[in-house]
Amino acid sequence: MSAPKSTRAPSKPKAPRSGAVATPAPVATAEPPLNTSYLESLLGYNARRAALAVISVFLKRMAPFGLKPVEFSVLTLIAHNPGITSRQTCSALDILPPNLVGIIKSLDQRGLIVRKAHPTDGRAQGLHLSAHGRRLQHEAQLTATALEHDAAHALTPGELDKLKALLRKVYQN
Amino acid sequence: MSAPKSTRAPSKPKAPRSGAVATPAPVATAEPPLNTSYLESLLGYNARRAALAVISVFLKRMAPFGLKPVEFSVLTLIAHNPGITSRQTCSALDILPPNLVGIIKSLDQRGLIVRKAHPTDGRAQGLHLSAHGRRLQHEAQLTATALEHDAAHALTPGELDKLKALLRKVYQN
DNA sequence: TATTGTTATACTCTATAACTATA
DNA sequence: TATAGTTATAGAGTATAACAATA
Repeated sequence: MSAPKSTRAPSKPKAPRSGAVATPAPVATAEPPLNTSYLESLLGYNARRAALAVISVFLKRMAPFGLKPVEFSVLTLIAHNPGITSRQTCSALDILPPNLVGIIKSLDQRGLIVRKAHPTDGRAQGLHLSAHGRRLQHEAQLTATALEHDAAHALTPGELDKLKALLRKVYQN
Repeated sequence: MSAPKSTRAPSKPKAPRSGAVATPAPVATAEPPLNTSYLESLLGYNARRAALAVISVFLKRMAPFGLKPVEFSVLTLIAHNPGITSRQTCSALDILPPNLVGIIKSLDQRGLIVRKAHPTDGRAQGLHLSAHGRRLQHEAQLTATALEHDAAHALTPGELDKLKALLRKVYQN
């Protein structure tokens, strides 16, 4: 689905008529309220809309670090698993190998990661963070953690935890 | 993120050694278990993975109808709101107008919808389902509803309802 | 002047096939 | 023969600018 993100429709509030102090019923000023109730009863629809909303916040807050969601995921996975291979990264994040190549190349060229020869497998290469990458990942992780409560401001901490647990049950196993 | 979907890695079970009846510890047969705990603590990561998992099931089950998620959403929105305009559809589903054009054109060419002149606005056109579109949408909606419990088989009905309510709180308002 | 529907277009994301070098 | 990393490329999804017709 498409999300206009930053460019939001202003949805003109349309000022109340002259003398009317309190307009009891908006009559039918602009739009007949669309019926979206069935779509909103579907898990897929809700999951997609929610994911896009959260990712939209993520993109804004992570822009200063120059990290998009997948780049942050890769960097964080390497941070927590030094020496991880590209294949393992692909499996863990559900990325196809050809699509990871460009991401790894970019992170390498930015000096955030270093590729070392794998100790036992000559075909593979272990991925590690550079000192710079370590600093950036640390800051980005703090931001990602803080961003949570921003993106889910309508939820209590307990609801947020419950939501994440339920989401994991959907895609794990 | 990318999801290999149908083409899953077999992740070789690697048969136990010859005479060993019960191997107590798998020693270190294949992979050192990756640490993904931090990523799994993030709402955005979980929402994205869950959404992709559900959409993957949706794609398979809806393939017989030739409907992708957005096409189903548009068709369903028109079914529940006869005479809706393209603009209203874009707003409701967060689709950009230029991207809806091709979807509407495709549904029209397949004979699923008809475009009628708008009663009051000469620029707009009301969208309606054809008889064929009505039948297809009805069957597709039944499938979409049934698919829910398939995609969320790890959840109880109560958990599924709770999950959808929490997701709506994330993206609405 | 603003809005609806549209074209053209660019950029990103996702997916498949095939190559190389190692195992 | 199979696997890790890679290249090339095709296809889908998403985004902006600009236009004609109408309000």
